[in-house]
Amino acid sequence: MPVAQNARGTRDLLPAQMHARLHVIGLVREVFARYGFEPLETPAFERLETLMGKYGDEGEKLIFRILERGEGGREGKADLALRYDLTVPLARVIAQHADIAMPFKRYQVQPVWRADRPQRGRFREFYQCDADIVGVDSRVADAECLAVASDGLSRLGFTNYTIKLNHRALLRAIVAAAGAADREGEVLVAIDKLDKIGVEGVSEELGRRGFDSAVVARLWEVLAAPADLAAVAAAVGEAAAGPAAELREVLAHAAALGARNVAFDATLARGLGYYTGAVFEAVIHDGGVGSVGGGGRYDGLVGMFSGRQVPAVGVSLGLERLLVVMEERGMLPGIGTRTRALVTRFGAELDAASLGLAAELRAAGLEVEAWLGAPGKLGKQFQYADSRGIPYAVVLGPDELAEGVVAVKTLATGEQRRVPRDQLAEALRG
RNA sequence: GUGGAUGUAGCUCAGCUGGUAGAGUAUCGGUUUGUGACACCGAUGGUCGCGGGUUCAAGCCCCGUCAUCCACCCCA
Repeated sequence: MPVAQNARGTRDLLPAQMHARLHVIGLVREVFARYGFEPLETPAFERLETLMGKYGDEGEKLIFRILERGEGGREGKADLALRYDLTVPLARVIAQHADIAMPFKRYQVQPVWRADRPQRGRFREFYQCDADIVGVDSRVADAECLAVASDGLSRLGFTNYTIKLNHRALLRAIVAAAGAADREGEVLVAIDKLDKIGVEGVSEELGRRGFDSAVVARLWEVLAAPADLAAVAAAVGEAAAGPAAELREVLAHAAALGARNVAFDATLARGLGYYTGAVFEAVIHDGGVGSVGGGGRYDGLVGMFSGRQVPAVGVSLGLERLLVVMEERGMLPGIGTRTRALVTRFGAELDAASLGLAAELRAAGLEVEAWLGAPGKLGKQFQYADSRGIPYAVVLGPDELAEGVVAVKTLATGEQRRVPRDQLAEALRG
């Protein structure tokens, strides 16, 4: 017999979790829709070549590949892969459907797969909630992404979060000013850890990687005040003027749009992969799950598929990490069931009446359940309803039937009253 | 991909220096037939993650493997 165990890094989402998830997804969708983002879904898997060469070496290693069917598969050849994020599939869609009107704003809430080693808030299958604006190279679009992310986090009940903002061109200028333009990636990976391991730690790591101490010293001169855009821009010099001006404009628009907790951070890297302009990253303070969202401008990605340069910017919220923190902090509503009432069955001879009552309530739009065990034994039926978290139980016995009423019992308090049948649906709706 | 810790009923855990498994809880049934949350009785449920090895004997020791968690790496 096979072992009944789910695959590594995956989870079964039981009803109690699903109710909480659907609630959260509903809130996020609502926020996205308020900005005019339209829904989109794409297939779980893509052609392998669609995903290759988009995420950088580290990312590419984590792509789940799908073996070819038939002979090629037996030799280990892959031609398809599970999607790694929602951005590259979007770029593919834009390149493929030339008739999509610009600007195109879409949101997408779907799972992605990464062959990572699982940890707290880190899974191999997880949902991302993306909102992207394609077809306009505007600082307002960048700012809208920050605003929608901020609105989303606020809507879920978070207040202690920060959305860090930086610019890839500014990062490049910073590294160049330090005299390490030829090893940009390594420097970025190191300074990205600044808030975690401090100046000492980053200096040590750069030293270990063989960087000259003069380079490290110049880097700290430029990053003396990493949260101060003006100071960093001034220290870098002329090369920082363009991206710094862009960031100032993004910050101004974001503030006007009501985005909260947006802060410039010169050490935010995210420089690897397809980003070309502004980059963002959202973190919950003391959440213990790393970043809960990220994004940025990727003006070259669509062009990789069609040759047609199409500017784009987007942001992604990580549903699983948000849920981990929300669960821990009691921010999720405890929805055990959506069922409003259990229709009890008094006895076999009254089944037609009871089942008919259930049908009547369902037709009225109520979520009701009929008792599926043996009829009779009302106590058992009440206990079942209460343990399921169903708020009401309705009883249709000979007396009620004769009088044209239904007994409605509130399980939590035990109180019971008789309600005329034509008022029952309204009474249960409460 | 690297290193570390853990793995006993659905859940939370006990199990002495190795002697062929237990509690609480949950589930189901009962305590006689129009009313539950308490109490009492009973039942289901484990090849001790899985596979090898050592031993007369392994849940306890050894190896491998899978999974979970932690630190890296990276990221949502």
